[in-house]
Amino acid sequence: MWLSTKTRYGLKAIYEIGMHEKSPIALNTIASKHEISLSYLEQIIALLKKDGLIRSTRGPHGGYSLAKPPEKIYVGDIIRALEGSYAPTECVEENDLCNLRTSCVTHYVYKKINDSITEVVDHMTLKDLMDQML
Amino acid sequence: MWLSTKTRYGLKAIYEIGMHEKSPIALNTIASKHEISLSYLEQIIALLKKDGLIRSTRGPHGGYSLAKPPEKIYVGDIIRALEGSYAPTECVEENDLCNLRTSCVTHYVYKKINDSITEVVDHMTLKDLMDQML
DNA sequence: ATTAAATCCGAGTACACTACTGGGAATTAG
DNA sequence: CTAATTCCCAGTAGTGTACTCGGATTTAAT
Repeated sequence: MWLSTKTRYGLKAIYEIGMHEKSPIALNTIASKHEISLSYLEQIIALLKKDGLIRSTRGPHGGYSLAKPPEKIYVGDIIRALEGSYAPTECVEENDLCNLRTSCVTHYVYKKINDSITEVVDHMTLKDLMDQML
Repeated sequence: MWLSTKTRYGLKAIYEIGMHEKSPIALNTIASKHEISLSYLEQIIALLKKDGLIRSTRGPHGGYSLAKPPEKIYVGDIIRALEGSYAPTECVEENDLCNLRTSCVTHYVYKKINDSITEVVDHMTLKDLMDQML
């Protein structure tokens, strides 16, 4: 289990925000629905806001809403905002020097894994999740 | 970076074992080549042995060799032996109850990720790594 | 203006897990 | 017998995750 609660809670949260289309949704609602502490959820949601995926309205009847249409929000962006990176090893991290070297056999494995994850998450949007039948 | 040193060192180690085809290779050799402590490497290698990927010869001139031909050793088996599991979340772990439910939207994401990793690692053998040109 | 609902912000903390170190026993080739 | 090697078990420092807590700021409604 290498995805943290940040990502797991955060993904559920942005999904809820997307589904609550008409008006901003308060964190309280999401927190109690998913039994997450409000304080913790605040910290998580801040990561999504920092990366420009959601925007906030303060004061009563405030809350959060999507910053762009759900078909333009990629699951990859969400995970990167929340988790930071999903690279299996440091050596396939974006700005790692090892990327330039081909001398390491195992690097090949990690790169393939990383690429396949990227393929999945960068071709899946929040809208895809919202459109899913349950 | 969600693959532990166990997996990273262990993968390098089994690669070395594979490349040293003629006779068993001593851990000492691998440990000093890759600057890993012998004690730690012993613990890692034990995981590979437990899962029947390598076998050992004790005493002088002893060491480790592959338990089967490298084209029958899948990278997936190696990683599972070392890491335990590469599932992004508990809910896509093999024996998790959530597998049966379809009620969770985010589950869909995790399953896709997990499947794509499986696709990569279960179609790559140790031989593929050994055959790679450097 | 006051109140209350909400976001925003920063500090602190318990626990689990990773990445080791160390000591010593068992096996076996020469 | 000796030395090289695997095997086995116990401990431990440090890191990171998953939170809790307290309070400041903004703003709609009365």
